[in-house]
Amino acid sequence: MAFEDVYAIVRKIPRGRVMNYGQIAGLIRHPLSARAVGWAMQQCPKGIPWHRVVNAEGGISTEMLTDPPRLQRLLLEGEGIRFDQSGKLSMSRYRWTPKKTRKK
DNA sequence: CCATTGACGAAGA
DNA sequence: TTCTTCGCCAATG
Repeated sequence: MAFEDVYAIVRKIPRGRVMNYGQIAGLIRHPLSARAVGWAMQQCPKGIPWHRVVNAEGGISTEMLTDPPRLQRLLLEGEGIRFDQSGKLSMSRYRWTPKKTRKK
């Protein structure tokens, strides 16, 4: 699996919307490698809206891992996304699905 | 080459 | 509903 495919998808996520790791994995034909997608994001190059990728429960996985802690959440809130008391967002409401430009 | 770990997730207890 | 276990992919020790 090529990380490039992961980045290509993440780049298409519109502002104010999010996607989870497993969903991305499925789009690139690797439905069982959500963890690998996570690794790809860790290597994520500049210019990619990495903050729009959250886990399946709508929670932030990089909570204490980013430079300023909770950076991802701040960025998302900056795009109009709201979090509940448990620090999660509503996936049913913000999850986005790209148009499948099936190329191959 | 084998064991562990990790920005994950579904299933079982 | 909360916690634990297992599977899967890539990277590291």
